[in-house]
Amino acid sequence: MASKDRIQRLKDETRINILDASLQIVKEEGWQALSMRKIADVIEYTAPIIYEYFSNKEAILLELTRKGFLILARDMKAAKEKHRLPGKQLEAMWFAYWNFAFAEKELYQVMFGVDVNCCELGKIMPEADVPADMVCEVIKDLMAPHKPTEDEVCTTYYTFWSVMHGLVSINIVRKGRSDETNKQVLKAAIGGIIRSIKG
Amino acid sequence: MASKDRIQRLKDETRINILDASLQIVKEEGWQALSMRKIADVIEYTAPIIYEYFSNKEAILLELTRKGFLILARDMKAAKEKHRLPGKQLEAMWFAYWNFAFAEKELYQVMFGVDVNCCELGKIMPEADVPADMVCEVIKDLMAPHKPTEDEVCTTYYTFWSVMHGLVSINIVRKGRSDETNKQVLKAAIGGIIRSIKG
DNA sequence: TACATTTGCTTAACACTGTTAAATGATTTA
DNA sequence: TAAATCATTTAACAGTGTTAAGCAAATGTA
Repeated sequence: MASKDRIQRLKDETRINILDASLQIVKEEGWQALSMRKIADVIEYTAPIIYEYFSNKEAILLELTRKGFLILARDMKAAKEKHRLPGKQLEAMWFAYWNFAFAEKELYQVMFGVDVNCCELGKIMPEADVPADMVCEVIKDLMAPHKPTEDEVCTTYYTFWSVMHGLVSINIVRKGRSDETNKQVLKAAIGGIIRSIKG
Repeated sequence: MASKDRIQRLKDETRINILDASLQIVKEEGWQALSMRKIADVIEYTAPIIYEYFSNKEAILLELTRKGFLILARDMKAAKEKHRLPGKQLEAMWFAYWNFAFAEKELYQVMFGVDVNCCELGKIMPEADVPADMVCEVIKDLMAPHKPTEDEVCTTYYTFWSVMHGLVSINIVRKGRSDETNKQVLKAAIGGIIRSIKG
């Protein structure tokens, strides 16, 4: 019967509706506000229905994660194909990555587990600024010959911290590589930035 | 009366017990397993008691965050004082940061919001590996003159990704700097790594 | 057409979560 | 001894993810 097809089509549609509704809620209220009952509200069903399409909440997040990776791959591929030289390709691909992260902020968050914490932590907790301030002072010393502006010091700190936080994150979230590789990457990254300051 | 002091001392102790219990639970079962009732269980009280010491759960996390920043600041200060040259100081401080992140993994997580997601995502979701694989291929092209090993390509990707993820994270979590600064840092970081590959 | 079965969906419930208000019982104060 | 304060618990509310039971309409079968 052809009605089987129609029913299947409807089922496929509600599956997509569930994913769309989830993303919509997250965009409006953030990840922590996403609940099964809220999703059900949006798609105009009751909560248990969702379990006919996804085995649990985690499965929904996983599907959105997949969706994110597909978009990211598409964007990076397109960026690559605009250039011939590998150096240019690489740069373009990472710019695509950067743009994706902010164009699809919510997907990036579920893909890489970035918490949306309180911003401006230092405002309510001065201790939180101490380590950064300490590093900035040393950077100022190091850059002294160049007479850096406050902003240049900040930018350098920012680059440093990004590398460090990135390395730490990937090692905590997906504890992959050996300690040897880590030390190597770490030393290379720090050395590289320091050299770029001096040079 | 001196008994006032004794009682105050006991109260102070319970406050510390709450924090210790929280950290203990997190170390054993992870952040998502931390609940008020579980904390109460460990300190051998019932849940509402905790609200005499902390206004809510968030306040406990905030106190642990503060604790983390104090330890991090102490460690980085000690590392700095072992050297005279700013370059060496900087390196030592970031190594201290690195060591802190893993010695006090749980504190680092609550400080910087690193989600403890499923590891080995690519195993259960092949799509998740596509972007990384794409980049690795270009890196291989770029490094072709050096005839890199699989591991060297991987390490380079790893460094790239760390910078990117670090930059993105700080911009999502604490959306601070201007787009201009971001583009600047981004271009410098990518350019720097590419140059270090070629050189 | 009449009965049986499957399907789609809801209601109800369980075991949790953070949090608050009320009740209890012991200790201190007058 | 009576009153008042304090420490602590029990009970409850509203929310969470998830499962089981029930109902009612659509479908298959005789």
